[in-house]
Amino acid sequence: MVRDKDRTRARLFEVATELLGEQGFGSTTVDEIAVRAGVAKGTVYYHFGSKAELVTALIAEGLEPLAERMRAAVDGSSTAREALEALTYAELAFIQEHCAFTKLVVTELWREDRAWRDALELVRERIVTIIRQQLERGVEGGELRPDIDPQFAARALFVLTATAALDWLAFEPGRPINEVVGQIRRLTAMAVVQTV
Amino acid sequence: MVRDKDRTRARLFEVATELLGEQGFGSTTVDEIAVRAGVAKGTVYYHFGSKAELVTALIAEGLEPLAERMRAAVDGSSTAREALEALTYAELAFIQEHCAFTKLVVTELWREDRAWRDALELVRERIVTIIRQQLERGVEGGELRPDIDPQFAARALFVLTATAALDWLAFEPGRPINEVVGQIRRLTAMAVVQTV
Amino acid sequence: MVRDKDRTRARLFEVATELLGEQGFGSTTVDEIAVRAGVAKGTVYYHFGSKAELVTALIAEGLEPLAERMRAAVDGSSTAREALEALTYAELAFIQEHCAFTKLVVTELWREDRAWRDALELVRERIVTIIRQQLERGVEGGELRPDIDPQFAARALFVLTATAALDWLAFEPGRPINEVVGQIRRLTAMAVVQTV
Amino acid sequence: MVRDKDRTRARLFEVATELLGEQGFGSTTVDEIAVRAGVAKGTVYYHFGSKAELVTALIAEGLEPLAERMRAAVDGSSTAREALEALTYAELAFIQEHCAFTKLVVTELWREDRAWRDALELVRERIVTIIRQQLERGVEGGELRPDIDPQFAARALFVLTATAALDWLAFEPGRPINEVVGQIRRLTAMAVVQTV
DNA sequence: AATGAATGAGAATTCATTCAT
DNA sequence: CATGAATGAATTCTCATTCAT
Repeated sequence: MVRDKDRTRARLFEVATELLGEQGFGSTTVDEIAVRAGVAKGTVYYHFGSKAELVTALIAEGLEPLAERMRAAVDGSSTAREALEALTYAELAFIQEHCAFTKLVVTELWREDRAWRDALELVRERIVTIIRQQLERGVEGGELRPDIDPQFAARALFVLTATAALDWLAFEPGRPINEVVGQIRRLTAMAVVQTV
Repeated sequence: MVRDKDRTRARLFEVATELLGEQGFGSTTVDEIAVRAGVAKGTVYYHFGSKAELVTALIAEGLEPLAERMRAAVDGSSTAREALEALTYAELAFIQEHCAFTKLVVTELWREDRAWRDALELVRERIVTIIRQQLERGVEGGELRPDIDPQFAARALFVLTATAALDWLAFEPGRPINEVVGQIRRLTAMAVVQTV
Repeated sequence: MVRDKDRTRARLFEVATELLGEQGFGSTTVDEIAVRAGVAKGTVYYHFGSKAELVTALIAEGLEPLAERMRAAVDGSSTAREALEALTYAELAFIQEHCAFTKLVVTELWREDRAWRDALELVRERIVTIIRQQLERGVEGGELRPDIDPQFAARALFVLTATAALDWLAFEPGRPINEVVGQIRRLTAMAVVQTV
Repeated sequence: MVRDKDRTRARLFEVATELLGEQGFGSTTVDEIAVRAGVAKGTVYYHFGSKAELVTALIAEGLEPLAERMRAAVDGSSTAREALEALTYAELAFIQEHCAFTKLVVTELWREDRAWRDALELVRERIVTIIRQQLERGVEGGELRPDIDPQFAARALFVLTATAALDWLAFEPGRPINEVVGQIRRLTAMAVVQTV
């Protein structure tokens, strides 16, 4: 039945995300994925064609939920600054829940030869656009200084948050998420004091 | 001659950095490194013992120059904010010159299962400390707001700059370095306008 | 309906002949056959039981029409030499229409380790017998020199014609069939000139 | 040492020819080849890169000795007809000694998609040229009838002899080679009687 | 009568590493 | 110092076949 097929695929996704996130692409074998998913090795190939395609699908589909959360975060905010803080929160929360997956993504983000480079770039741009729109809104509304480059800043904020989140989870996993959000807010407004 | 040995070693370093940065650890073969360096495969083993040791040495020795430059940047600055800007500049300049190497480092930064984990962590902390000291100085001297966490911010600034640099080199390599420094300064002082 | 079943079977035959002829047994997958025939893979097994049985059936049934045409060619001829020429024509015409199938057959003709070995040998002998009978008639009637070995010559003529046909279709497909028949006739009478 | 490498390569060639000839491409594993050659599987890849390349090399280099023998046969003959008979003899003798190899070649001769198709076509044309030149000499010298197409006839003679040889070795291996040469000569002069 | 998801044994291929020279 | 032929364990990938629907 179609439902069975979908379920198997979903299970493989779940398991592959775990393993690839923990160990990276090179150290994870298709065998491991199959065993942990409780299916035969051939089944992985039946569903994804190759290990590389599995990862491509993983990245493309695994990042989509983050994009959705971020869209939702924007919808629930009135000002640009509020939206940006909500975006930071959404990203941090997502990464907290999918830490291993994020490691995988960050690890592959600047790779040049991978087949899944393009898939990643695509979703990434979708997410960066969401951030950029808020930055533009903030600049237009006078909430943010006009001399920032929204595209550059959006990319930087996205990765800043992601990598800060990874450091957070690696070094101080006990720290409450809101404190981290606060730190990032302050970091991006670091010079406030001296401008008063 | 000793010189020959050193030269071979240096050549292997150079080539390995390129390849590992472009393709990652798992996708780069010792064969490739040897071929591109113009030596026999055995020579790689003669010099480094194993692929993992090669990478370990690479990271440890390759990151040290960055630490040195950053120390120099601090020495040449009077205020903390000047020092932080000089540090950003130093990091960007280094990455511009060693783009592939940076990709390798960023890629390995959150991987726990690697032989060179400790070596990487060591140099990283050395560099982060340099940044943190300036942040602390800034806070103490009233140049920076007191509610930032210097350790967290130092780590975040280091990686923010690194990843922003990679995006810069990937998407807008023609952009002058000073503009990028400026963008990062503004990004970390984004809220200035509304505080006036 | 029976008609449906037959039609599916016939379609599988057609498609399998094409693919097996082009790529050989080892390089043709049951998947490919099913896809090109527009049926599910299970259907191939429903109809033929296994890949090997499919090929066995293919060879046995696919070669039978050639045997029939050759019998008909003999029936329409008065002299042995006329019959031999008609046989050549019949074989060439058949191959022209079933080029891929012929490649498959020729390819398997000297392989000993195949499941369909016997089936192939059987039809082959049937065809060779038809040719041999005409050679014997020719020898007995004084039309042909008495020192040829009819069995050897019959086998050789059969394969000679088949392989010449494949070369013809591969290198000079535009050449009219009658010219090829003529060339083969002359080839098997090459010494004529000097005996005059 | 280079000699060692060459020896290993030669041994692999020998063994691969045997196995591929007996079992065909699809049924012969690289493992088998390695085991029978007494080397590790990796060694096969070290020398040939892939199974397909091994076969390509095999065909290209394995057929060369036949070409050489045929050139020698021509050199030792005065008339065209004598040369043609010597060529038949040379081909038969070669095949008798390399029966399995010939099966491999014939089996692959009309395959379309193989990488080694070209390699085979190349050597084949070299051999066919040797035959064609004698046919042309025979036609020009009036030894042979002028209305044969030398290229067509050369190709046909080459394959006729090869396939006749395979039938000979399969069905009547005890028959002396000279008798087979005679049969082929008579087959290609079959019409002699009636022209008298 | 047909389907197609799942299987798993088997093959091809890769590559870090060794070692004799 | 350097080499590069050889290794073989580990991995990816293939595909004929099965079976529940």
